[in-house]
Amino acid sequence: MKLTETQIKIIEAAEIEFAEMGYAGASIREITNRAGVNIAAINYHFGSKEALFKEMVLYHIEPINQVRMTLLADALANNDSKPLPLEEVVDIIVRPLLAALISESCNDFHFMRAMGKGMVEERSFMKDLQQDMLKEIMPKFISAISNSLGNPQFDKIAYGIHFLTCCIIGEMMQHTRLAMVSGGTIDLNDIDGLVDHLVAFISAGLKAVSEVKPIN
Amino acid sequence: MKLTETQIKIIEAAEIEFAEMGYAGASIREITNRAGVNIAAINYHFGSKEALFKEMVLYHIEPINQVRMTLLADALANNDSKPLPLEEVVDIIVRPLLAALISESCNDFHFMRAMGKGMVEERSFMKDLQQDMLKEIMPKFISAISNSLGNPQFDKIAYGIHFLTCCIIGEMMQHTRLAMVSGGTIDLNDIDGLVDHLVAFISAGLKAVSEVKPIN
DNA sequence: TTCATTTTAAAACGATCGTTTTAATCAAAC
DNA sequence: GTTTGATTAAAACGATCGTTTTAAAATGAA
Repeated sequence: MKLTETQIKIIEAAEIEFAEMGYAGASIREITNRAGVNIAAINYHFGSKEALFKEMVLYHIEPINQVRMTLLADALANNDSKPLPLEEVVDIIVRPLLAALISESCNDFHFMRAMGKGMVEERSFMKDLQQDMLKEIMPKFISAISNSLGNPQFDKIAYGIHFLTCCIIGEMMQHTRLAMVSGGTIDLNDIDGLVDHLVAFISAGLKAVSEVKPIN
Repeated sequence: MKLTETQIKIIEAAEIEFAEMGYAGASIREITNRAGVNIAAINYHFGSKEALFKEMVLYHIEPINQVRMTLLADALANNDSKPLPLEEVVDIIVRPLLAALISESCNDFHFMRAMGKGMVEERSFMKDLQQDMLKEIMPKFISAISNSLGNPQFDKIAYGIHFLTCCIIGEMMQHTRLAMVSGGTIDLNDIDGLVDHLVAFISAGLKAVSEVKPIN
């Protein structure tokens, strides 16, 4: 979907409001006031609050997913389609996402928090949106991760993907906790530092999960 | 705070509503209808919606934190106060929480989801509540983890605690994803399986983070 | 029974919600 | 200049929100 200037202006205001209030708590009036447009503009330009949220997410995520897929395809091609080191796969999942989200809005990480919060509100349209976002890339990355881990039992992959998702969504929603728990030591805009540590955490976690002994 | 029968009845109804709608999205009328009490009962018995949420959280969390502190103190005492294996510390953080939350309400994990969702909504009273919950146990467990890791640089601890928290809150909010990503293979009520894998994931992640090379 | 207190009930409070309607304004094509 | 279509503006829609008020009912002590 091609967006007009007004639509982008509204989306940028919406990011702030959704980030701070969540989807349910966000106010159409607050968004339109911030964007400097009339209350009716959201319904005129998007159709509804739901549709606005959806467009906001896709506007950011689609280019990120394109980058992810290209990087994965290139990495596999350069490796004769053999399994990649796990860290490389996880890096391709994490880095384009956080790099885009942290760099493009320098302060407060609005879209990142907005999307994270929306995703966990469990509305039915959010589930559909999540499906839309992930259906293209999910199978490719699950397959790459499974190969990198030596194709363990599928429940190990399931646990791992679940925890990996918790980490990424949690980081997006609660990025600012880093400043709190570090007493201000960690720079919230240090993408490389964040990604390096997050990739290390997730990769080691995935390997450990794949090696947990079955109980029976 | 000692709770009356009516208050507990309201709390149990509130868990369902908060779990499904989040704090902002939850309706006082829906909660009181479900509890079979009058609309005014929440303000009469608790004072406000905020106070209800607070009591709901403390009602569940305080006993869990007591168990955690006892287990940690006992483990340290049995180990001559030497550093514990990391897995043991993480297990004490995770297992009492998930065991209590999954066992006591067999279906849909209402309180778990309610608290997880509330915690990420970033209202100011939520931050105060989080402080209340954690101020007693946080320093003890951070210290134990740091010792188990051989006291690395503090920013490694900060990254680790942040990711650990993302995993635990994420698991609480999004527990049902396990059923989805596993295609129904994983039993959502299998606490031991969940905790075993989550502890392995977090512990390995923490170790890996503590070993990430500084850039400079 | 009487009285004081606690708890419930019903109704209304003011505020805000997302959306729709109606009319005015603008832009470009003819 | 006129007309057509797209966009903006202002106002109102019905609904729901958390909370408060007022009064009735229940409870227990004297």
